[in-house]
Amino acid sequence: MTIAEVSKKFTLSQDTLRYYERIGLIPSVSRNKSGIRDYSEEDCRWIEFIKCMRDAGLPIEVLIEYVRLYQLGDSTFEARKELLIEQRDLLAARLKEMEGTLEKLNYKVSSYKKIGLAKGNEGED
Amino acid sequence: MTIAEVSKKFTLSQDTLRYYERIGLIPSVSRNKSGIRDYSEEDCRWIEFIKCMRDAGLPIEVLIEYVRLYQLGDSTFEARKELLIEQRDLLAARLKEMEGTLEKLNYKVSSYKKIGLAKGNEGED
DNA sequence: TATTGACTTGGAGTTAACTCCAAGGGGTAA
DNA sequence: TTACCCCTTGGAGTTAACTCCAAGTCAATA
Repeated sequence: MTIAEVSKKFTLSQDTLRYYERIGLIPSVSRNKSGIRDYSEEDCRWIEFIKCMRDAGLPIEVLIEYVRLYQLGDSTFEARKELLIEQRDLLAARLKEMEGTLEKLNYKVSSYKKIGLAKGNEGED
Repeated sequence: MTIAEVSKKFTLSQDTLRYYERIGLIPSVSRNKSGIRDYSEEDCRWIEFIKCMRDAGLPIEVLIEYVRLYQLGDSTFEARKELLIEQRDLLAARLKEMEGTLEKLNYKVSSYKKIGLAKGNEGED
C-alpha cells in the first residue's frame, strides 16, 4: 500500500504518518527499490492500533515505549502487559470521569429546555 | 477566597487561573481595595464548571464563547442552549468511541494474561 | 528528452494550552 | 523602616503534536 492509500484509509495526513514513523510510534515501514514506502498488512494494523489509542487519549510517549518493547521481542512480554494494564486502567478512570461530565451537561441541557425563554435562569453555570 | 486557596481547591495553578481569566474562559474576578483577586462563590462555581468541561476535552475556544454569551444576558439563551447541546452530543460520541477502545485494550490485556510467558504472541498489535 | 507529479529527507514553523519571568506594589513582622 | 512574601501585570518561553517547506529523486507520460 502506498502512503497515499494509507493516509486516506486511516484519515491521517501523510505528514503525520511520516512523523509517527520518525519518532518510533510505528515500526519503520519497508521501502521498494526506489526508496518509496510500501505499507504491509502489519504496518496497517499498527497504524490502526496507534490511531485508535491516540484518539482515546493515550500519550504518544507511552505508545512509543510500547512499540519499542514490542520490537525487543519476547523478553519484554511482561513489561508490555503491565504497560497495557496501566493504560487500560487510566482509560477506564478517564471514561468514568467523562461520564460524570456528560451527565452534568445533560442536566444543564434539560434545564435550558425546561426554562425555555423564561428569565429565571440564575444559578450555577 | 484568595487565589492561593482557589488554586489548591481546584488543583489549578495560579498561573492557569490568571490565564483563564485573561482569555475570558472565566468571567473576570473582582479585586479588593489593593487590587488583589477575591474569588466569590460564583467565581468558584465557574472555575469548577470550566475545569470539569476542560477535563472532558471541551475546547477552550468553545467555552470562551459560552462565557461570552452568558455575559451578554438573556438574549443569548437559545445560542447557549444550542452550544451546550452540540457539545453534549460531541462528548457522547467521543465517549462511545473511547468505550470501544477500552474494550480493545481489555481484550489485549486478557490475551496477554492468557498467553502468559508462552511464545505464541503473534498477531495484531 | 523534457516535464510532471508523487514521493523522499531533514529541519523549520505552527497551534493550543499552558507556564514562567521581570518589574513592581501592599501589608505585616522584626 | 527595612525585609519579606504574596500578590499584580504584560509579555516571553515551553511542550506536545503535528504541519509545512526546500531540495532532491524517480517513474511515467507528452
